[in-house]
Amino acid sequence: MFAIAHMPRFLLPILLRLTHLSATTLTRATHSAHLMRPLPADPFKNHLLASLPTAERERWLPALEWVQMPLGQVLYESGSTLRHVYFPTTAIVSLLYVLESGASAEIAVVGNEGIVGISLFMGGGSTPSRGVVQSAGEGFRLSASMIKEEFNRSGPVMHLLLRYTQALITQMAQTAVCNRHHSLDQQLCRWLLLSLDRLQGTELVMTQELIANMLGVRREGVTESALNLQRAGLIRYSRGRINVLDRNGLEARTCECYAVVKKEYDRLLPDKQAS
Amino acid sequence: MFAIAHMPRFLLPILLRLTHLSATTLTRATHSAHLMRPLPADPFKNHLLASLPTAERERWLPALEWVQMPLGQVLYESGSTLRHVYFPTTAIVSLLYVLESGASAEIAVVGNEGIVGISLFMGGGSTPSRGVVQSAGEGFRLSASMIKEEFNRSGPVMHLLLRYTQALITQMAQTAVCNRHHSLDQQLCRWLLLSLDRLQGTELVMTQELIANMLGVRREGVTESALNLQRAGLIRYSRGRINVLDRNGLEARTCECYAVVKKEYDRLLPDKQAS
DNA sequence: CGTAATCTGTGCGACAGCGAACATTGTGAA
DNA sequence: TTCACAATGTTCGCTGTCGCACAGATTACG
Repeated sequence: MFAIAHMPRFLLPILLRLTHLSATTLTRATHSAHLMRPLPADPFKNHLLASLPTAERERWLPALEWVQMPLGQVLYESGSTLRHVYFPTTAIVSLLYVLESGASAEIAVVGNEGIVGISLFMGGGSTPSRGVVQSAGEGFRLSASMIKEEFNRSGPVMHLLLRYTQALITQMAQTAVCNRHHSLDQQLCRWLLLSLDRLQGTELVMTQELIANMLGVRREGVTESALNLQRAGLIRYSRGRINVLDRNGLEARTCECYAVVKKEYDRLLPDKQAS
Repeated sequence: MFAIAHMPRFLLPILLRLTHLSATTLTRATHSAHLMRPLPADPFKNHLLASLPTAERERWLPALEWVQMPLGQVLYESGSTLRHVYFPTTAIVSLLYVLESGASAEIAVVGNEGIVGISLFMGGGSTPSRGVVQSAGEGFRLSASMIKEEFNRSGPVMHLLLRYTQALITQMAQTAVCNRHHSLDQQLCRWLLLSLDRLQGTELVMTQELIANMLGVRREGVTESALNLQRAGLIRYSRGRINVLDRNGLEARTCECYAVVKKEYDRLLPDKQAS
């Protein structure tokens, strides 16, 4: 195994792509990539699936395929045609843009509130971005043909997916502004909060190196900011495990971007939508 | 009139909002804000309108309202409910995010290739962004109720609009990454090229101050970068008029972001779509 | 035609984040 | 138990952008 830690920083994202995070700590959590079984988990932990009207529920359930989503798994590659859409239940997926130089930046994050692969029903079939599992977990997937078919019924499913897409757009736009104007400290808080919202519990399994890749900054910068947060008593971490001790503190320290995005999600995708 | 030039920078966007750019040079081009007449211009200069199948064309033409779009006009405000969608023909519209601090950043630009107000058919009816006319010109607008109705026919119009939205998403995402990783010089090139693509001719009417607001940087920074470009013989400018002398030179100097976005627009919205 | 305002250029000091090199500390696997 | 390596901590010089102050240059308008 080569020494990832000592490679020039710009090469790392390429590595991640080729090896699908084959570093030892990652494969540990991985074993077989897509282990499929008939619904051993609850699809309704995904908010979109939970919001489906009864009729679509009946139709969808047999078609939904349960999948494990190990850390580092690439759900789709820049420019590639998608074969499925994914509904995470316990996993979190990052939508990453990777530049020619190898530098990258996260443009949005999708968890149990959403769906990965909107380009399938939006029409393109692909995007210049990459979808990577940022936090291991589970989810369900649906074939490309079926999601298109369901979308084109032009019923409640379509409007639900469009509202979700609108919320995703907000997140992307806010990320753009945040990248421009806010400090790394603030952005780290925002990122932690976004992740926290999509998880159960208060522990994130995530090294600073990976966070740096998501945010598109140096690992050392994340170390610095994380130290600040730890000194302030907001988080505690060690070797890839981050415990959030004071969520309110994080919210106080982050920029407005977090609240704006959250509010927009709540507005567009109210909790009690299911019949 | 107060001295805009000497106000703290962060106040400027607020000013722009309140006064709709009432500075003297702007009102010059303005007179009555929406001067409407029955189609004195060609709606098919807008690519989306030009792509409409014959049937929708017939339905839409009587409903399309010709409007002048003066520099600085605010088409929609953050959070406000839209009453129309706009199809620019010769105008260019910036989608801006404005932060609480007053700082702002452009997240996308819409010209004769697109439509302003996607949240109307996407479902929200509003977004946290603001739509401002960045380059004066003309366009057409359609009432909120009509665009929703047409969208909900679930025919070619819907798919056209969705593909456009997908392209817009790409632009926003690329902007986010560009904000993170590329130099102001490169971003200025990108911005000039994006504007150029949406105009006829090679002259932009745009002060460095306004460009700075769009890019979310200091005016002095734009001065510096513009000087570089001028010294390199790529542009020539004076007092709000920028002449592009060497378009290829700009393309050589900009980051990949421009090409990625353009390619995606071409892919999703091919020129010859109309029947 | 002269004056006021706009637009552009320039020169500071300050600072956040970068790139690189290296030290330190846990931790899993042999 | 040991040891290799992953994860984190620390330093240093560098660059790009910021914030501010102010000086020309050019144009609009009375």
